[in-house]
Amino acid sequence: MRVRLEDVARATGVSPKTVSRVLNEEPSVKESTRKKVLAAMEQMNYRPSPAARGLAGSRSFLIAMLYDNNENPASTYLAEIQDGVLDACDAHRYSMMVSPLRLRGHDPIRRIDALVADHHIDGVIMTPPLTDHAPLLRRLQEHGVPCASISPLQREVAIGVCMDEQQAAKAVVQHLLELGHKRIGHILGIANHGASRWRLQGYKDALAAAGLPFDPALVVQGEFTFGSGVIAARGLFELARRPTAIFAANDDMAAGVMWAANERGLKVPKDLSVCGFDDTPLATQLWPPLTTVRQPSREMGKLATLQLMDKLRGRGPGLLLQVPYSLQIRESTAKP
Amino acid sequence: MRVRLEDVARATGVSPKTVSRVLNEEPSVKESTRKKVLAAMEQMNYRPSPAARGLAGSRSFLIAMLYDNNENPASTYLAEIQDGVLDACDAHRYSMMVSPLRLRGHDPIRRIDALVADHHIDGVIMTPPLTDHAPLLRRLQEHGVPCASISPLQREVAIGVCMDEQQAAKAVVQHLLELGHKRIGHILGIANHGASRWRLQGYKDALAAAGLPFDPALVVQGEFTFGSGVIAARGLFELARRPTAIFAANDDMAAGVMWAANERGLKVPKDLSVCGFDDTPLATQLWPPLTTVRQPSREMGKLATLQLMDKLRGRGPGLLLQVPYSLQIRESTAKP
DNA sequence: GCCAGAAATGACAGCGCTGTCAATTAGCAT
DNA sequence: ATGCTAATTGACAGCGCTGTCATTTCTGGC
Repeated sequence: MRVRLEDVARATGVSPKTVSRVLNEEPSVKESTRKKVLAAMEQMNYRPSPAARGLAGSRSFLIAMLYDNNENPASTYLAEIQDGVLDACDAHRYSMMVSPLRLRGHDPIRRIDALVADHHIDGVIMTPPLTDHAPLLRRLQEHGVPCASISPLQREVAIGVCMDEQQAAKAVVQHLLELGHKRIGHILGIANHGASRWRLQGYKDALAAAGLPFDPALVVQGEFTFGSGVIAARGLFELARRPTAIFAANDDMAAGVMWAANERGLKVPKDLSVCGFDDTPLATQLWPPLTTVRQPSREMGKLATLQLMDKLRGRGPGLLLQVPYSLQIRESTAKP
Repeated sequence: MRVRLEDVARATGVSPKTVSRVLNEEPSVKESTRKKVLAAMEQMNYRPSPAARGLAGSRSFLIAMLYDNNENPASTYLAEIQDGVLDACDAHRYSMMVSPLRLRGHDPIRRIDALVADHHIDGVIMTPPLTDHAPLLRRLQEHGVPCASISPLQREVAIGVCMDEQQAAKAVVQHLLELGHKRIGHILGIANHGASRWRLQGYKDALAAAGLPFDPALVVQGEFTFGSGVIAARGLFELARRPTAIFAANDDMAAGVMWAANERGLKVPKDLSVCGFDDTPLATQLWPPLTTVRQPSREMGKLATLQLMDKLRGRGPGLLLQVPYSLQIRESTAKP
């Protein structure tokens, strides 16, 4: 009933092992036999059994997508990444497992061990902050499991995909400066995330380039959530000299800023300009629509996965690609 | 290096087959041996190989989560469901594959066939509108793959989880009526979704209960997206006798209504009351916060999966559970 | 105390592939 | 042609488990 590798072999007149070689794209197969075998596979609609391949061989054709369940409230971001990863998996007949980790509380290392021991995963895709969790990376390396990262902090060693967030953040703030703002607040993301650092640095860069002093009072801690944006904004509103514009390190917090502005009776953008980062769907759903930086999450998930697969299939070392950003200027920013 | 079933057998002094029986919770094992074996498994940290189990046996311990990629813009909803499904999988040592289908365009049946043929999936979890796609359901049945549904239209045959959406919708509209609204608009969801029907019916029920006539002009088509909510709301605003309240069939569209209200200079809730359905994170991030119906998506994903697993493990027939709704009254609704 | 039948256990093959290593064939210089 | 290395192919075992069916060990009833 099921077409097996052996059936293809018989139909082609070669040994099962040769069919296996074709299936695995091994080099030492004569071009003519390869063609014959591929044709037979196609014609017989042969589909290799992942279970058998996993059991017999060293590869499982399975990758895992890892993310941190505690620190990732922006579910739309993850969902888009996941879509991109699935796209890439489809293209190369890999399967994907989803594995939420909890850096705090549960032991992520045990999860990894289980994933490797049980499923023999071939590789992993990670999102921040896992991308920079040293014990995790070390363990993956010990297991010999290659991984691709999305927006990793360490750009020298990782493969995957990133964006020049610092430059992008600088561009956003420059946009505010060009509008004439002099006092610009910034809401930080979670401390150990690369995104927080780069976006802060871009903010500083823009001020420096404009010859404006950096005022620590204008920079408050957030944690990438809507709620933290609300709280941070309230803090900024209490300042003696209230900022005329706020650059939040992501859209969720920017939404929080706008909410807090409403709460206080401030009009955006008349009384306050707001910008965010990521261009999540939320950005265009807010009133007024949010000026932000577009980050092509889905594409990034796909590209990172493709790099991982290049490596898994021995097609190259795997690179850290850089995707371009684009500034989305909308109605939440205006002259002070 | 790897602890195998055989190792556990040797350590316990029984045959591998008996260990296998314990592993699979088969009935005919003496209690004393079961205990011994379980203790050895625990002590040796034995982890069965899914690949070997899948290859040798008829079960794969894999379930697939199916959703429609075209018609599901509310990614937070899916993400929450997915989290719940993963929770349940964890609890019973199942693995989950994610498989986006495209009802329109790509052929979903081929996807299912591939999933069954390649991975021998034991069961599937589906979200609307897949839950009511007849060809898909038929094919799954032909393959003998049990499935659990989240909010299926056909409540008689399905297993999984649902909510009394009609009653919930009625409650929302009654809330508006109690505030004193007489002209209440409704924005429909995608036509063939159960959610659209039930929510419309609840709307009608509430009007009827209050002795108000049903005015078709106040009901406009939407498609569950933010954008469709904006367009639908613009249409309602053009009416000669503009409604004083709008009940949108989900939060995304309700957000669209509020956006359109802003666009037109209408104040919510002073000039217009708005309510939605689902209580997505968006609901509390809008200004003013949205009155809506809380749907416990994550819990629903988990419960549906648990029902599926009961069936897979022969623990019962699998039920269609009903979860309670709860009305979330916030600031987007007020007296007209 | 013996036997039928049920309960519990075991022996063994084989799921569908790939790793290892041996065997064959092709390619090339002599 | 001949011998040699390199390219290509094949034989065979076995990955870690479960299905089938045979076997052993308990039961209780007489």
